[in-house]
Amino acid sequence: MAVARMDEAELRKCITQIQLDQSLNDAEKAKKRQELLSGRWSQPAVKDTDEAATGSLDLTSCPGKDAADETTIFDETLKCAMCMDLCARPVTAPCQHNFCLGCFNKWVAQGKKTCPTCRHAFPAKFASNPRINTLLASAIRMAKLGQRPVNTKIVVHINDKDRPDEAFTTDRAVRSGRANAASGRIMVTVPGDHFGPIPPEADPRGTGIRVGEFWKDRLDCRQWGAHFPHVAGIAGQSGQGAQSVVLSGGYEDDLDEGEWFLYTGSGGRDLSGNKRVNKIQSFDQTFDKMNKALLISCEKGLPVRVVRSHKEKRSAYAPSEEQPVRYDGIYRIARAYRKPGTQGQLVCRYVFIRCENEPAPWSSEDSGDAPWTGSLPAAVQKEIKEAKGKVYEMGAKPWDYDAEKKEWGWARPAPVSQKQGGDASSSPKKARRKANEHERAMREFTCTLCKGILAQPLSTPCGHHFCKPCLLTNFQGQGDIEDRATNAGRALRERKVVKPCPTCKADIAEFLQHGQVNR
DNA sequence: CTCCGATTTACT
DNA sequence: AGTAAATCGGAG
Repeated sequence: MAVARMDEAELRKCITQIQLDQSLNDAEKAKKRQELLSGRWSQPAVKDTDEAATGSLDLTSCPGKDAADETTIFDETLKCAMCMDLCARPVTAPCQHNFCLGCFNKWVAQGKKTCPTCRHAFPAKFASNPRINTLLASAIRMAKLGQRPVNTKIVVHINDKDRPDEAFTTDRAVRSGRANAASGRIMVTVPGDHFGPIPPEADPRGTGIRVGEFWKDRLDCRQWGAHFPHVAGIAGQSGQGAQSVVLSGGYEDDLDEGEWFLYTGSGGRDLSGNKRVNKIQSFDQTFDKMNKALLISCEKGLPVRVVRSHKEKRSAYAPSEEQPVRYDGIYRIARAYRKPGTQGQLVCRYVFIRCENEPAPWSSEDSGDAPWTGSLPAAVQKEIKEAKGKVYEMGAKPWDYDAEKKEWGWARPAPVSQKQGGDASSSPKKARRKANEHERAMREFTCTLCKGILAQPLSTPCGHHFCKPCLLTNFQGQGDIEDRATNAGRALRERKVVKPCPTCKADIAEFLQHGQVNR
């Protein structure tokens, strides 16, 4: 079962918080708020009544909008003790004090190791790898929205009965209490090669996959269509492009700055002996397979869905363990190139830049991404100098920013799917089998020359089927023997005309002379 | 914590 | 048909 969406959970907490605030005294309020902001808040004791489960929440009528309540939520706990401003990309220290990620990193870089508020020492692990408190970021966003004097209406959907059943077909799945890998139903109706966001109309809940939605593992993520492969980090086809990637921290020199990151291609690693750990880069990566797919997405300026896993250990933008696999929105690939990796072999590198309408889970702003202006980040420029060979740049941009609407979207039509769409009512296996059967039947009974149903079917010795009239028309005007006597004025022996099968090019001249209609 | 077998899918 | 894939969970 999928974990409830982050924004739902957050909203419920915020709503509950605001409701509680009205019945609490100041000391209790402060305590509750601290719990909320530190991310240790236990499940609110709100009943899942139908109205609470699926309904709309009008924030204009929310108490958070009142001036008195604004002061309670915009108090110093939301402010960074280093810059005294509202936290941007907030991190929460184990001592429960909050800072901007940038301020905190500067503080640590200056060699300071204690909290400016309470003087407690920061644990080394936290100092070296702070992780953004997305709950607090969301609370700040919500507070800002509540402050806004417009009729912002947010639809809240919590409907557990819509969640998929888990499927168990192997002993292992039963033993572990987990669905087999990828055996769960695909809940969305998009095909595997769908580019761009998962829209509301493809989602049985009617919401679409929203930024901040999270799942307990890759299998659940797959069921909701954000990223289909259950192990692989890149979803794509070498002929079409890549639809999605997962950031999981598998590559040492990957760099994650939230709105942009550097991603490494796949392959070139020694996987012999079932080594899934201690993988070593043993040969150069090339722009083929999935790496080619990413390159196409770069060159075509296609949107790529990005999913972050909590296993991404070195990134402040990785989700917490409570949100193991999180959807972070749409990115495009600004550059693609190869450069020497940590072990010397060439690796394919991609510069991802966010282009999403919804605010990032780590953002304290309530808006999505502005179009990227100016130059690439310094770290990217530095790395591109080490690039070997061609540096590919983002080309045509079917997914682009509409300056009038002030939002990202399809400026030109999305690529057409080459696959059968997901089917919310049947298993992917069944759907595929059905698709394959259909495809095979179509091949059996369709003439590739006229694209229609076979009329007077002829089956060639090489096993291909055509309408008799189509095939005869195809070789019209060609005799069976080529008279080459006039060729260049020299006397040449006559030669049998080769008549290649339109499908496989095998010579079917002999067959055409004595062809029979296939009943 | 590390190691490792089981597992399933989709690409080629 | 072969096999790579940025996983998962159990064992030590």
